[in-house]
Amino acid sequence: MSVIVLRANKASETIEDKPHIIFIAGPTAGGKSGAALALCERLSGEIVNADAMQVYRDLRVVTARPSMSDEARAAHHLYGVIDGSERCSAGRWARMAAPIIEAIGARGRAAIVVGGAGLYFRALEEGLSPIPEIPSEIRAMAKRRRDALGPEKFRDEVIARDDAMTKLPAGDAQRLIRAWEVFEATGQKLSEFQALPRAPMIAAPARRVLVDPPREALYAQCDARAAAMMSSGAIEEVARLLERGLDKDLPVMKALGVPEISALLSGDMDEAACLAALQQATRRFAKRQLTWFRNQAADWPRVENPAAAVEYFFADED
RNA sequence: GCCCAGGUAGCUCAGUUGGUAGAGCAGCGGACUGAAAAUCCGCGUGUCGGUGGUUCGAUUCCGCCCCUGGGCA
Repeated sequence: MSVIVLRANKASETIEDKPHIIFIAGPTAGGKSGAALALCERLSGEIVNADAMQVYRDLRVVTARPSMSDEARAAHHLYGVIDGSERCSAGRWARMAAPIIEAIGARGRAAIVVGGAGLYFRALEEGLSPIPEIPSEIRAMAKRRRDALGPEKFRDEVIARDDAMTKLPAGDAQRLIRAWEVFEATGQKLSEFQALPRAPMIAAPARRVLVDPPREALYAQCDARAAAMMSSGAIEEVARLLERGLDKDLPVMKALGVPEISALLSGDMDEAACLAALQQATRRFAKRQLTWFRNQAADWPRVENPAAAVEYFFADED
């Protein structure tokens, strides 16, 4: 009978017989969650969400959050923990995730961090620049300022405060607003903060694997998932969210499916058009993720499917 | 079978009075430090249905063939 040994661990078998921190990343609809659950059961681990939208309480169907029964099979962290009226961010997420990962390790279990937000994994591994919390009123000011000046003049104003921002095109409202608000709130340039050293937020390096399916198969899965959502409560879920009358700028309002189903509910789209729009939005998102992982996570080991992601961490010793 | 109208990018189409072609949508590539399911930047990807002919040169003009739609029988 063969003994199961962690392949990636062979060099340090005497110190530990299993990894404490595992990262599973990959594009949407690629089967990450299932892989995480399977791995979790084999390693006796706990799952930590690294998805930007699954953190919001209001969205379960539309974000393809693990089902109640999946959640019952293993400990799940950071799913549905933030109210839709609030904003999460890479920093806020990482500050929540880091202590959870540490506590899981302290219990002698494996923390399996799974999600599609490459930036979140990076925040954990490399840390973020030490920038103070910016009050939301300042961001609102930045937004108003941009509306008043127009994109070009607003960009000029940002560059006058931080000349490193010439790299940003006038259309990139989000990053220009970020630079403006940081200067406004702190009197210091964003680029100066970004030049400061960063510290990893996790103590030990993670074992990483990227689920990277062939594009055609991934797109088919995106289409299938979107269709399944529409017939399993997505419309009702979005209707409930809309009833809250939340600010359109909130992240939760930008989740895939929210704009499309809103258009359906308001009569601007019929059901077929809504589904087609959701499928297309999902495919485009997956494509952006593929680009990110291809270029920003080039050194991550890749596997083509969820099953291989699980097997990646094991090897039979003859 | 005959008569029309069409066959040009993945789709819907424009165009070239003969000098190997361009829009929209779709798609593809790229950037990425607290909104990342976000935000932004870039790129036509093509046997112009096939085959002969005329021509220095044919996607364009002519012949024949094939395919699609409509009409007449």
